[in-house]
Formats: sequence, structure tokens, C-alpha cells
Amino acid sequence: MTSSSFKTILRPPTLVEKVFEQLATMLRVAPGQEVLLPAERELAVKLGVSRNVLREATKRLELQGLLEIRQGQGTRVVDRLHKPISASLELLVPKEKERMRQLFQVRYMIEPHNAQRAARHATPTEMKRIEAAQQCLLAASEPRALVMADMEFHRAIADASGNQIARLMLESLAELRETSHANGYRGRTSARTVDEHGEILTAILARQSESARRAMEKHLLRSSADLGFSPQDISE
Amino acid sequence: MTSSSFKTILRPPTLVEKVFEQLATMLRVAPGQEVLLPAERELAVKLGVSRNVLREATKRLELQGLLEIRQGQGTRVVDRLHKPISASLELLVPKEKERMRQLFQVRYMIEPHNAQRAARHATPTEMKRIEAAQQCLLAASEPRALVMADMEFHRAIADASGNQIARLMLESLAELRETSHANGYRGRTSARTVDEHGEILTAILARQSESARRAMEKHLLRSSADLGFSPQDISE
DNA sequence: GAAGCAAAGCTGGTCCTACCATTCCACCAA
DNA sequence: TTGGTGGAATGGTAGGACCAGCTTTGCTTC
Repeated sequence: MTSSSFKTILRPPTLVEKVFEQLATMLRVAPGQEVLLPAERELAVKLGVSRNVLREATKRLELQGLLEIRQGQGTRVVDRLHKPISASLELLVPKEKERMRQLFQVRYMIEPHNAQRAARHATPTEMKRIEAAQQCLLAASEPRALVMADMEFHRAIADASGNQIARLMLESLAELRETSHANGYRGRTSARTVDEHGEILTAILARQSESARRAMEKHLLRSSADLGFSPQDISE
Repeated sequence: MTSSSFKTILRPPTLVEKVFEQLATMLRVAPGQEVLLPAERELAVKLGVSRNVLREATKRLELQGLLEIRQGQGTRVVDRLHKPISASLELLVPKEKERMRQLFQVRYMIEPHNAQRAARHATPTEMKRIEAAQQCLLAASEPRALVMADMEFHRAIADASGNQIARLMLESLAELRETSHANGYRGRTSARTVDEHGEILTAILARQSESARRAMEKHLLRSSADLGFSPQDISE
């Protein structure tokens, strides 16, 4: 008898888990629209479970980033799938500076590939979106808008690369950056960002995957320097 | 008045959140030991909250991979921080084959860097661990043990690279691989794995970071082929 | 004394009901 | 139109009762 014949014990799914699954699949169907769920008491009756069970299930979904629950307001569907990852990372690497360093490292591993793939495979629509992000960056006047446009640029490239997982990682990075901002950990979006994004954009539009990759690498190293990291911290 | 002067409203944390935080910090202190938490009723009294609230908090911690709750047995502390990530990915990319492809892509972005960094920075202890994993692989006779040793090898390298986030990503990959196995999606650990690991190990021991990186790239491409992916699927 | 087995008493799982806190909204008054 | 004020919706918390699974205990049996 080989050990592989020991199957993992499958506990009969608990009620909360069933409700969780059912809601999750329902929510997945309903796309980005800002839908409001029925009230807890009502929904509990509809599903044939106690309000307690329903609450535990929705709590889980909230933690997963699929719901947002607000007292007096209701429960609405959102799409913040990156939330659990951010939360995990905060638990894993509590020290903020170190967390930022490791995240930049990972970013440095992933984003150049993304740029490369985007240059190879981006559809016209996707290219338009990247261009649009660059336009926003040029037009942005206040810090807040700058950061948004910056993020959108990277996000658009990640989407064009076709790897949703890589994109999710970036999203969670952005989330952490936000919390860091809230703590006064300001990494300004420097003026050079515009030029560097321009280089990346040009390379992608020209479908020069190698230059796109290198431009992204350069950009990341330089912008990590804004946060006080040396290139060795990130790339070695 | 710039828009940045509008601060995000901070809602007073709910009781469940407070309990969640408190438990999380408590658990973080107590490391890997298999500690058993007090019974729900008892702990609820100790914390001065209703059992309901405590349950919702522990549910969250279970979802985060810090607790494992079993009826009739109790609640014990575990370390499975990768769980929420795996869960997110399953929600994000429901189609299994596609998920595997994207994960291999990400792995292909991360692991060569890890090998490179491990070759540069691994301490003697860390090197020993990588060697030990290779020994296990050589000694392993049954499929189950093979997979375990395989994973441990990659994990050891990730740890040696010093990037916990990269390591967490691998861990969640492994988790997904397990569930895939359970669904009959078997990627066998082929015989060539041993040789390829050997190459990587040699390079790391000799502190040849470039060869380590290339060896890891080669290994990943080949082993993704075992799952039916072409090199283009992964690296381009 | 050792092995087998059944009951007791632990654990978490589910349900219920009542009440508190926040938010929204329609209505009213200045 | 503006600003306030109430009621009625929402989710948040509490505590009790009971169900379901696991572990231990202690008796029975050999």
C-alpha cells in the first residue's frame, strides 16, 4: 500500500461553507456592477439558514474582497480580490520597510516580463488603454491623480500581458503602497516617471519586446530609489 | 482645496475586528508550535465578548490560514498563510488548466531570481538544507515522497533567497498543485527532475549565480512540459 | 491484566430572539 | 431652498438552547 492511497480526509462541508460557496458563485456571475445584496435577515430566510450562519459566510466573502459590509447601509458586491493577499503579506512581513523592499523585488521580477509580453501580445484596445493612462499621467496636476495614473499604467500593461495572477500581485502592491502613504511613507511620483513610462509605451507600441522589458527594469530600479532603496536591494 | 486634503473616513473598528487583531498579534508571537486555543465559550468570556463575535473573528483567522478549526477537536494554531492566496487565485481564475499556466508563468518569473539570489547570499545552514532536500529526493521511493522532496527543494531555495513574499507565492502554487492532484490532474515528478535539481544545487554551492538562474529556468520549462505546456506558453 | 466497547462530557456548529448602533430618507419647519 | 428631526431600514452584539462530532473514561468481557 503506497502512501498515495491515503487520501486527504474530506470533511463534509459545513453549512457556512456551503453558503459561502453558493454566494461566491452567484457573485462571480454578477460582474462589476455595484449590486446591493438583500438584507441579512431576508437573505438568511431565502437561503434557509440562520442569520448567524449567513453572517459568518458574508464575513468570509468580505475578507476575500468580494463584499463590502457597512452597518446601516447594507452589503454590496465589490471587486477587491487583492485584499486577502495584502492582508497576508502584512501578517507575513510586519515590518513595513522590509515589506516594501521584498515587494519591489517581486515587482522587479514580474513587471519586466509583463512589459515584454504586452509588447508581443497586446491587442489594439489594450494598447489604447496603456496610451490613455500615459495621457492621464501627463494631464494630472495633483499628487493623488498622479499616483492613480501611474498605477493605471502598470495595471494596463499587466492586463495586456494576459496574466491575471501577475496583475493581482501588482494590485496588492498598490494596496500596500496606499496604507504606507496613510502612514506618511510618501514615495512621490517623480517627474522622471513620465519620461520612463514614455519609453516603455513607445517600445510596446512598436512591439519591441526586449526594449520594453529593459525600459521597465530601468524604471523600477529608479523609482525604487525614490523610496530609498539601492539597485542592489532590488535586483540582487 | 486639493482633493488630497479629503482623508478617507476611518470608521471605528468593529468589535469583531478588534478581537481579530488581538488574536492575530497573539498568534504571531507564538510561532510554529501546535498550540491549542481555549474552547470558544471559555475564550469568549476571557476576552469579554459574546461567543458570536469570537466565532466570526476566528473564522476570519481560519480563512487567513492562522487557525484550523475542527468540530469536537478544538481550534489550533497553524501556519498556512498561503491559503488565502490560493483561495483568491481560485476565485480569480476558475479554469484549472489556465490557472496552472499562469502560475507556471509567474513561477518562471520568480524562481530563477530566487536561485540567483540563493547562489549569492545563502548561508551555510541554508545550503545544507537545500542539499538535504536533494538527498531526500534521491532517497524517495514513492510518488508522495517525491513530490514532497521536490517542493522542499524549491522552498529551501526561496528561503535562502531571503524573500518571504516570493516564497509565499511558491507555497500557494504548491497548494494549488495539491488540489489539482486531488482532481486527477497528475503531473508526475519525472526522473529528469533529479538531474536538474542536481545542476541547480551544484551552481548554488559553487556560488555561480548565473548558472543557477539558467539551470532553474531550464528545469521549470521542462517540468511545465510534463503538464502539457509548451515553452512558449510559459516564457513568452 | 488486557482488549473491546459504550456512555459521558468535551469540542465546535447551528439556530433563535432580543436589543444596540449606524445610516438613510421622507417629512417638516424656518 | 435650507436645515433639522423623526422613523425605519440596515448591520452589530449578546446570550441561551440545542445539535453533531471527537476524546476520554470506565465498565464489561475475555
